[in-house]
Amino acid sequence: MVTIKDIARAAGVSPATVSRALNDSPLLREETKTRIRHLAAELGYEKNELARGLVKGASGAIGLIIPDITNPFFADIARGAEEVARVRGYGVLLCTTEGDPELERSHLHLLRRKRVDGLLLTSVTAEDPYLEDLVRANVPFVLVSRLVRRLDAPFVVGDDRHGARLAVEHLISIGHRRIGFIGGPKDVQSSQDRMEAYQVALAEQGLPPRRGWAVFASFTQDAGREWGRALLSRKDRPTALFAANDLIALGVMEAAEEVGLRIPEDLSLVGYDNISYAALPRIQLTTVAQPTVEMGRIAAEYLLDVIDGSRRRKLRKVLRPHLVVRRTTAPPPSRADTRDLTTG
Amino acid sequence: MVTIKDIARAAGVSPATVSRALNDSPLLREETKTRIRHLAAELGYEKNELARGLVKGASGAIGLIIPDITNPFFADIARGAEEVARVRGYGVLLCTTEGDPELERSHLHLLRRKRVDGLLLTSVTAEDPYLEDLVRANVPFVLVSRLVRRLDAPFVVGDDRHGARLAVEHLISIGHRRIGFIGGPKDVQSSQDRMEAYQVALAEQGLPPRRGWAVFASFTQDAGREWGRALLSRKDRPTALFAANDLIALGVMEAAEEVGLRIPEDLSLVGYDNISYAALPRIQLTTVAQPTVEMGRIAAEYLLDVIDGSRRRKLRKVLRPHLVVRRTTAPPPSRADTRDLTTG
DNA sequence: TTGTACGCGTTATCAC
DNA sequence: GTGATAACGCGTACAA
Repeated sequence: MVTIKDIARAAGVSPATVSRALNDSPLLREETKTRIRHLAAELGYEKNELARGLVKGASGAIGLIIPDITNPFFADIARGAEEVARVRGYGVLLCTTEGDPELERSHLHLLRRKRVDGLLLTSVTAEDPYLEDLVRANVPFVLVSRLVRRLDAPFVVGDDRHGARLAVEHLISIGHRRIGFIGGPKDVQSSQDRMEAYQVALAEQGLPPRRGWAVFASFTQDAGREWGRALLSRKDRPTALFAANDLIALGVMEAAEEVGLRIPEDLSLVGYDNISYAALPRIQLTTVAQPTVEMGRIAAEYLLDVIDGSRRRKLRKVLRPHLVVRRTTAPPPSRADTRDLTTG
Repeated sequence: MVTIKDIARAAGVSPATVSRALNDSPLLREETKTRIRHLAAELGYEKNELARGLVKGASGAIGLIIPDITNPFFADIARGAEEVARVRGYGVLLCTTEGDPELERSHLHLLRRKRVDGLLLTSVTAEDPYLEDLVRANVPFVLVSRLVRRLDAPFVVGDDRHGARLAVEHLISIGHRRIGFIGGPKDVQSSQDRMEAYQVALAEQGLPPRRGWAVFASFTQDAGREWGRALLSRKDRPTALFAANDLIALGVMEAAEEVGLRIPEDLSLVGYDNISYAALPRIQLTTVAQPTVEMGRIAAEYLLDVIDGSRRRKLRKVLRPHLVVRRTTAPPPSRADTRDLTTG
């Protein structure tokens, strides 16, 4: 590999001058700058960011921690983040945790050893124990899509209460009165918020909560299938289900098919997130859309601002979701139909 | 940040000794090694990989270049790659090109500046001009899922001819005689192979190629929809379509719905790759399964072996795909049905 | 078995 | 304007 010393020798100047030329120092005269740059290009010089990082105390890379890149929700975030990192000349180190705190911990160490300049965190559950270490170590980071109440950390999230309300009100507006909810994990903030907003929205319309129609579960298709089966097998089953994310909704689709319920004729279904799955032909899931890619972008943009020292005010971004009505919601079956089905 | 000097001072030894202890040098006595290590842990020491990389000429990271992390096919590869990189202590720098050669080029430069130890390349079309630069620069790399004939580079691919044959033979075995094909880009090797194998498989069964039933397009849902519409609107439309990947197949699903054809009653459909979309409820696409995650794993494993200097023979892995029969294939409609539909 | 001294490629601080 | 020189944190010949 060619170094600035090689260029210096070839140009008949000192390494310092080469460095200045390459960094566009105002101290040099234009003429020498361009001359040296041409020479560098000719020799195929590539700056060594390891060396640069060593002296400047910055690596020019950020870490992105997610549970699973295969989950389209996180892939969207990754995409937004990578996009802005790229245009700002930063690298992004991909770290997947599989939801395992131990893996998260080891990734965090790897990233510190690599001296990443900042972190984008998504897989953070409420009790995540490593966050205080990060603030102690003074590593800039942003929480993406998951909020941690006990900490005063910068974040980008969606307005979960508003989103859940949109879902429930949509169902009510087309005539549903018997609306169930399958939630995410109990210890995740967004999960709690969606549950609460669901209950509030029902209450506002004078619809009493029905015992067993709303459950905490987990953000997976499996959970959706299992709980969907349970809820839909009840004698007094709901005519509509609001799923706390799209994966759960897909599980409910499976359950509905197993139980012999048609969507949307017999059962209306609303998801959350509007991941790529939701728009697929035949799925066509009505869902609450979060600007997921945008969340990744905003988080990365802020993080890099902080790193570059240009930003001061702490990021507290709450993005408004909106409802995307597709083909999994329709008015509930008439009473006759309902009787038919509940006895069947 | 605490350095080995700090530890040396605290331990009353020289920095060199600390370095040796941390790298488990056989020169040191166990006792001092463990003592120093404990001390390092206490002080919260984290090795500076920038400095280490500078002296060793290796960064401890590899680059992963893909067109789009949002595409489940590439997300699968990324997952496999990240998984093995993680256990072997390497970082992976995520680079997405959006299929733009210019972006690919700039990423390649960034990665060289970061002195990555190796590269995983997926978005490489046949004319990719940067590959020779890489071999010239002596950067280890592996081609994943895309083959470049003119170059003698290590690769992991699926056996596309075999896969395509599986698809076509399945369709023939359940009674289809009128089988169309919508391919990927003409300049991609796997695309060409699938097309050829499709034609060979037909010919072997004595089924003559029909003019206009087989087309090169691109690996996107849009392409599937457009070409699907075109092929399915013909008077002499096929009773089955083989799509060169699952995204195309999804587009065909849309087209079929537009045209009023039911799948699989009126039209059988086979995809390729078995991405996560294919297994979704209501999609349930019959498809040729590639071990995509495994491809990422194998590629990374080999790359890191090369980097560590433990591997010599060039990787030329061709993985066997298998057919996953789901619900988009069925025997063709009877002749009466066919007449009905073509006049409708 | 351990310490000394140097170099990895760059930037920054002095001089000139 | 430009050139020495000294860091940055670590690994490693060489010496002890």
